[in-house]
Amino acid sequence: MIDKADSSLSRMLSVLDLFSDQRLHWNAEDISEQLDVSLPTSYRYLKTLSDAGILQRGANAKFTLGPRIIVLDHYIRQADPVLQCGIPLLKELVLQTGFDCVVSSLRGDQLLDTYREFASTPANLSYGRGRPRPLFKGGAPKVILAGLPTTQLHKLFDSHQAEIAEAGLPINWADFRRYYSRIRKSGFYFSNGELETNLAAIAVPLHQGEGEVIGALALVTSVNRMAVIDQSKLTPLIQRVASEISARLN
Amino acid sequence: MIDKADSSLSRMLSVLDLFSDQRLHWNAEDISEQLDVSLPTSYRYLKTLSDAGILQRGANAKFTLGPRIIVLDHYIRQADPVLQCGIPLLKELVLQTGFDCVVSSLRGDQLLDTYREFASTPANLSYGRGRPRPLFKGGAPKVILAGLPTTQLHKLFDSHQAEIAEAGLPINWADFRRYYSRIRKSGFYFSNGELETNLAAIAVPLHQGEGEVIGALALVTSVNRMAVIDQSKLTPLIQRVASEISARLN
DNA sequence: TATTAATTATCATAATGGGATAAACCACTA
DNA sequence: TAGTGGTTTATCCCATTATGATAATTAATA
Repeated sequence: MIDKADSSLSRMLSVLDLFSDQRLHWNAEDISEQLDVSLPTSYRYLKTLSDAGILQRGANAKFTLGPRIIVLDHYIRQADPVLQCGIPLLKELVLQTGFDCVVSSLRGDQLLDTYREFASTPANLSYGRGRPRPLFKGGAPKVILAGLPTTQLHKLFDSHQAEIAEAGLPINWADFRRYYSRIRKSGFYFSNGELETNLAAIAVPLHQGEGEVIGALALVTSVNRMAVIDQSKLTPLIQRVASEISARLN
Repeated sequence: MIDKADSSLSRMLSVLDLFSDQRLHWNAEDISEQLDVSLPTSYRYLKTLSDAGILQRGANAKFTLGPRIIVLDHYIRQADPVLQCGIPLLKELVLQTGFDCVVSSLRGDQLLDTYREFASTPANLSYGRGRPRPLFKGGAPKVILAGLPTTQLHKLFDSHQAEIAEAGLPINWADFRRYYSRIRKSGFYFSNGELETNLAAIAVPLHQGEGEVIGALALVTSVNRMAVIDQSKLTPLIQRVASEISARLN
């Protein structure tokens, strides 16, 4: 049961919490149980959300995520400066390297991939845009956090103690900060089996002009294929693309 | 000003109506004006929506669409059977023809593109997944509507009189129905400058197995390039892909 | 057409969302 | 470090309305 709702408004929105890649179809009765509201209220929520296009009625009295989601994501993509100007560069990079190229960014305190250029047609769609990521594991989050203003990094540090410990990162602020400071200075992060045991990646930050970090670019491949790569040759390739994208962001 | 809100819940959701590809950044004050609510209420809405990840705080006290949108869209994509099994076939079709290939589907009464395989790197991102489409113009909507059960088609007919007239379609039910019936029988629809004056497309329906229509597949190119194409050769190509996808949906 | 399930309407009441005001916060700057 | 502007949240009471129980309606199916 979900009960972090402190108001009608957030309670209605918590309907969305039920939907996941595990389960995309819910009926009114299940929702009323999960949210601990009456059946009419459950229907009211579903109607309101469906009218807004956030949900949609499906077959067998089930409700599922609605078209509004898709349209809104389209807006976000259209407005994303990195996607606007970076995709051709990423395609080129993929051709050069044969590795997948992933764009990630920190939105709120959610880190997720916003684009993936596949080297070959993927077997499934679990990767790609919209895939959520842990904040403290893997190349992309590390170079992104490394580029944050100290204030913001400190906030994340305070609010994610458990995850930080679990990721094996320093649990005192000074060391934690130093850890990321080192990454920032080196300008890239090489991750080997950190997020998934058989995947390796090299990640670099994406800057807005000369300023703040707005995301990360990563080349991803298997640990095995990465093992035979001369990283001193690979790193400049991706760094050049990153700085080229930054330049195009005017 | 927007005022179709009949409850707190829908009023809060109507905040989303403000966001479009034209404008993705709103501050609390503008929203309070647009929705005709007090400033604290505006902040309440924004806080609730932001906590749910549907919105996110941005720079300069602006709010924008949040990461939750992207993640939810990811769920939808992952669960979409056409995308699951169809993408390799679409890539192949694009290689064969040199035309863009577009997947569209009807969700609720919103028709939109859910995937586009580009023949070449596009100049902008206005096309592609999430692009909304008129219901009565262009190839994709026509083959989709043509495949709907009569009941559903009648509902659309009743609720979209104005659009139907504006699109130049029959405004009486019998003729309207006959119009789509003819399209269904022919199995494809050729659109020439119907949606955009310089674009032509050939669209075929996508069926769930042998049953209901779940979307459309279209090959899109310029009117000029289409003019020199032998349609009797092109049509079987896309039809074969459509039926192959249907077959894979078991 | 009959039967069941799904969805909406009704209505009284408790709950809470709303506005006005004040307080707190935050990022800058001097 | 303190001050200043704008931004955001608390507080409060009142009016609005969201809610649950029940009934009525609609849709789906046989």
